[in-house]
Amino acid sequence: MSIDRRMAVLAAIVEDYVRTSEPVGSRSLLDRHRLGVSAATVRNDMAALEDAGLITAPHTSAGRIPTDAGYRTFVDELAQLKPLSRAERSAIAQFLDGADELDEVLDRTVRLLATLTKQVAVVQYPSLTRSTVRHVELVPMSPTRLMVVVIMGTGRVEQRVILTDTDYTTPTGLDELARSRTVINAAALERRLGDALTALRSLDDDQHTSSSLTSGVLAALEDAARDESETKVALAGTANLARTPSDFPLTLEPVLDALEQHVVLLRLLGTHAGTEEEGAGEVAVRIGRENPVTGLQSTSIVTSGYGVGDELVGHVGVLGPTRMNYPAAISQVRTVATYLSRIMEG
Amino acid sequence: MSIDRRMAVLAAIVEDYVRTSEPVGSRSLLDRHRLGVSAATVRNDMAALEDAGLITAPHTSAGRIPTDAGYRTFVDELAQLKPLSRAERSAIAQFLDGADELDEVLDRTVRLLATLTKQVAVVQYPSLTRSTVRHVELVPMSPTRLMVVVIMGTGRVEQRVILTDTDYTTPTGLDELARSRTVINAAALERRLGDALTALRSLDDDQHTSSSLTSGVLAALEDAARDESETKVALAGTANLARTPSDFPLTLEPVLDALEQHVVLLRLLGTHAGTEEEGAGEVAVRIGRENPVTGLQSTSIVTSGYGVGDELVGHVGVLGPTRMNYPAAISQVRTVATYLSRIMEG
DNA sequence: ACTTGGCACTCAGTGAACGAGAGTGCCAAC
DNA sequence: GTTGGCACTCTCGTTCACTGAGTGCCAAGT
Repeated sequence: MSIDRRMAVLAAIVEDYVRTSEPVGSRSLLDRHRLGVSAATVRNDMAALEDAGLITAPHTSAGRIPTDAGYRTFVDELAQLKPLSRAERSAIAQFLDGADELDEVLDRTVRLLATLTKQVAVVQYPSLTRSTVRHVELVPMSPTRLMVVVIMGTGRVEQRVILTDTDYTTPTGLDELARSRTVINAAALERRLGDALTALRSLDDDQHTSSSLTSGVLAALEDAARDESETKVALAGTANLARTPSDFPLTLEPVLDALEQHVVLLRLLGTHAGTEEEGAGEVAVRIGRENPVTGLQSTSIVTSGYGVGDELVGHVGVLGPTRMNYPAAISQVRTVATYLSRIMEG
Repeated sequence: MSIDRRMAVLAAIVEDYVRTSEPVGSRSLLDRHRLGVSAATVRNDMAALEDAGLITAPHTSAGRIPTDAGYRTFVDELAQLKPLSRAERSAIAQFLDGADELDEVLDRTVRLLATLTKQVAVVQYPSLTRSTVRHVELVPMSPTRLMVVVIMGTGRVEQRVILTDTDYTTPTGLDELARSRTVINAAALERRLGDALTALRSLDDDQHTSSSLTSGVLAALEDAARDESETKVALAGTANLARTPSDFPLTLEPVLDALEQHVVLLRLLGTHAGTEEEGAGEVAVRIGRENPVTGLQSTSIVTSGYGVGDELVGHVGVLGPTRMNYPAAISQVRTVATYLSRIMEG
């Protein structure tokens, strides 16, 4: 009983099941894959695979379907990802070019990834702490409220409203505002948000430069940085969930629910940070119950980081049923992440 | 055959069907509503209602369900909307207070409305052209790219990137930028975006003040104003769609699709602008096929405008199956719209 | 020591037959 | 205009038998 063939059988089962979404039996498997052995042999292998916990039978007399562990070993050891066709690559490049607005870039990215994979696509907005501050602007909204607008190097714009004692809408107030603006910008400009924060803190400690304003702005920026975990995400392709062959539409509600909880999504995208593979363009796959989020335990997530230079600033990924075309999804996510990184450089 | 009773029968059918989502027959109707007549009489009335096209029978021997037209006359003439309980009102107020960020206000609004109605809730970001410009900021992103940031009175922030010949990252460039900023702000400040645009145009025509910069900024703002039709929307409660009693989950895909096409959503929210009822806090209801969007023809939409003072700046609404609790939805949408308007004032 | 053909067995899915129940339409009487 | 009654029509759920795909295992073959 060669172990190679047993793995070949597993691979065949996964592929067939992904394509047909129906349990695959020994005979129908032989129809498609020339394994050079008889059905009985395949049955023996299947029994072994089942003992190993890699496949399972929905009921006595149906075919087998892969378990989460089965998909896992398929992804880790068997899948050979076919690179995208030249046509696909150029389509990606063409589609993502011609957008210079950050919002538009990310919007196009998710839409593209969603249609490419026919799954739900998610992209995380570039992290604040790791990108540089380009400009800080202070705008009085009302006598008591002041809006702090931070513009980051990645093009991301973040705003916070703070309450003030002073009325900055008056001429003298505007003057003071202008002074503070220069001081603050001098301290923060071209630094990473994290570094800018420490600079501002020392500024605020200093008697000369401190004011209710600097501490307010500092608080606003700290708040923005702390909300890292709540960074925005862009999302597309939810309709693809409903199209899946009436497979698990019963459990569709919790999935939609999770997709709306952006915090949850971010945890999904980000969690693999910290595990072994990470950084440049490595793709992480989380399958079924490996997934920490309840309600998404019959879905898989394929993610990759993207970033400028060697700095990781965010993640992209797709989410779909565990019965997913992993080789294709992995290639597609990786490629899109690469292009996204490239665009963020420009 | 009193026409009042016929209408009472219609109302009873609508109410029962909304509650049970099952066709309602003459007998089971009598169980719940004391109409003081016999089943046979009700049957006669039903036959008349069916002739009038207000109800229909799914098949020969099932009860009746309302048609779109049936819901319409129910909403227009029969429904008496029960005002919200004091508890509900105070819950709304409490939930919406404590958010000063525009994003957060709208986010809370949709979430609230979604849980309240158990439907999908949508809110349109406040219109640009109708609100006032609070500040225009110019930030160089790279030697050739300049970001124009517009901050509106409603707290909305809009950004556009423009390409420039001049390199504004140099000291002299920054100087020139500062000058232009003052000029532009002087022209635009505290005006409606529409008015600000005309002011800027005349500025750009004038030889003295014109520059490649002003025309670039002008173009960016015009672009922002033109994209009015593409204004952002906030969305919540999609999971509620999947929870509906396995009624039309077959057609769920096009609905999810439409929800992702924000342009489509805006058309839905906005279209009733222009019809008779409009303005202040009037609620519009669009039922089933009255709906212009294909794919949403078995859903109903309940919308209301909201605004500051007597200015209408956006719409808010819910979307759900035609079998919807209209009286409740209408009250809830109206109330939320009112509170939203109030908050935008502050 | 594997592999293979054969055989008995299991079980989901399908379709026919059938009764029950809900509901309708119509009619004659009130 | 209302009502009770009655015949009729469907859908739905159940039962039953049958088919077909698939399995497990064993004894024979290489």
